[in-house]
Amino acid sequence: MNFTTSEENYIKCIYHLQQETGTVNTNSLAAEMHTRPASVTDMLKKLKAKKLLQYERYRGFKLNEAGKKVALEVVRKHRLWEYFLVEVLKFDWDKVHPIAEELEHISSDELVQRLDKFLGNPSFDPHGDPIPDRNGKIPVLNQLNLSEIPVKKTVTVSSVSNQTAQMLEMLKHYKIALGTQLQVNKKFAFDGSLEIKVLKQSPCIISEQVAKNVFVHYEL
Amino acid sequence: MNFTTSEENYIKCIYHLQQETGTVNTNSLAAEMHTRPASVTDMLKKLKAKKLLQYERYRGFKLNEAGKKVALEVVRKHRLWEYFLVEVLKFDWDKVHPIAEELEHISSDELVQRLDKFLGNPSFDPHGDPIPDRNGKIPVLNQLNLSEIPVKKTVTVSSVSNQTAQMLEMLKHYKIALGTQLQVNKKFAFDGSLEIKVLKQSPCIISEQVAKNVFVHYEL
DNA sequence: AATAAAATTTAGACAAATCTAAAAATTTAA
DNA sequence: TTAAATTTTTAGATTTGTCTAAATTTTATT
Ligand SMILES: [Mn+2]
Ligand SMILES: [Mn+2]
Ligand SMILES: [Mn+2]
Ligand SMILES: [Mn+2]
Repeated sequence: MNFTTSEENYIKCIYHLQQETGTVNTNSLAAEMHTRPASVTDMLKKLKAKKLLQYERYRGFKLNEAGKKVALEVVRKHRLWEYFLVEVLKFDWDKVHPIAEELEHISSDELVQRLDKFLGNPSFDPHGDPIPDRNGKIPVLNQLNLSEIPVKKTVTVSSVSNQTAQMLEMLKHYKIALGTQLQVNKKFAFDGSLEIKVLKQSPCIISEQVAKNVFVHYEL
Repeated sequence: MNFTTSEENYIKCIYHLQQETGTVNTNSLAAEMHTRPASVTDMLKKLKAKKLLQYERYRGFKLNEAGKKVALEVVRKHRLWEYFLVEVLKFDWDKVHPIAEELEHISSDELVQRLDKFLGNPSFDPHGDPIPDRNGKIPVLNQLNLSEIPVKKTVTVSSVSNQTAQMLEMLKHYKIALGTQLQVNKKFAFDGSLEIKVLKQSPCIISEQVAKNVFVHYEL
C-alpha cells in the first residue's frame, strides 16, 4: 500500500500521541497537526477505509498493527535522515527537524536500506530518540530523568523529550548535547533547580523545567 | 517565491524541451509529462500568472529568465542527488533517476549547499550531465559523438544522451560507464556499426544507434 | 434529570491538479 | 481559398486536502 504525504504525517502524529495516552481524540490531534478538528475527522475516515486504525465516531481512535507498521517506517526514515543531516552534512541538531519532515516521505525502500547501511545502522537520532530497525523494532535504553539522579554521579545525556527550538537553543547555551557527560552537584528543594557540572565546563544552574526534559543513563 | 512539486516538474520539463526547440508547444509538453494537453493548458495559465513564462494562447511558450532560474535550481538539485545516490550510497547509475525525481523537490536551500559541499562540488552527474552551480552557471565540456571520432584515438566517455533503462542496461553490458576509456578500432560503412576496444576488455561491436547516444572527449 | 459546556461530526465551500468531451483557433492541403 | 486535419483551449467533473459554520453527540454541572 502507498500513502500520501498528508496521510503519513497524520499516521505518525497519531502514533506519537497514542504512545502517551493509549487512545487519541480529535481535538488533540488537530492541535498537534496545526489543523482543524473537521479536517481530522475527514482524514480519520480515509485512514479507517484503508484499515489503518480503529475508529468509532465520537469514541476516539488508535492505530491498529498495520497503522503502527506504517508509522514506524516513517519514524525510521525521519530519524535516519536527521542523523544524516547532523553527522554527514554537519547541520546543527536544532535545524534538522523541518528538513527531515520532508525527506521522510521519499518513497524508495532501497534508499532507506542504503542510507541506513551508509550511516552504520545508527540506533539513536541526534535528539537521542531511538531509530526503529527495518522490522520496526525499537532499541530500548535504560534511562533516568536528570531530576531524579543522585548527586555527584557522572551520567551521560541520552535524550531530550522537549525538542522545541527554544529548548534546543537553551541546551546549546549550556553546552549540553547528546553524549555529554555531567554530574549534579546540588539539588535545591525550594524550586527544584539543580546545580550541574558539565565535563570541561564550570558549574551552572538549570531549572526543574529543563531538567525534567533531559534524560540520562549511567553504568550501575 | 515557492513552487509546488507539480509546478517544478513542469518548469523543468519546459526547460529541457526549449533547450532543443527554442519554443515549446502544448502537445509535446503533454507527451513528455505523460499528461493531457488540457492539463498542460491549465498549468501554463498558473505559470504565466506567476510570471515564469511567455505565453500567448495558441502561440506556444517558453520560460523567461525567472522561469529558467527556477528550472536550473531544480536541475541542480536533481543532479546533485543523483551524484549522491551513485557515489555515496552506491546505487547503480540506471536506478537513481526516479528517486532524484522526488528528492529534487526538497525545499531547503541550506541542504543543497551542504550536500554540494559534502560531495566536493561535482561538475557532472552520473550520466555525464552538467550540474549547474549555485548561480545557475553550467559547466561546458568540449565533447564529440562517439560515431564521429577518428579510429585508434583513446577517448573518455563523458555523457549519454539516451538515458532509458534499456540503453543503460546495454551500456552496462558493454562495461561502458562515464569516465570509461575506449578507442574505436574500425568503422563499418555498411551499417555504421563500430568495433570498439574498452580499456581492459576485449573488442566488441556496437550499433550506430548506440554510438549516436554516447559522447566522449579527448585531449587535443 | 435537565441543562450547560465541550467535543465531534456533518454540510457545504474552495483551491490544486487532474481528466474527458466539446468547441475554437491554427495549420495544411486539396 | 475553401475544406480537412491538427492543435489548443474551454467547459464541466473528479479527487485530495483543507476550511467555516452549523448540527449532533457526549460529558460535566447544577
Ligand atoms: Mn512529514
Ligand atoms: Mn529527532
Ligand atoms: Mn520531480
Ligand atoms: Mn542524470
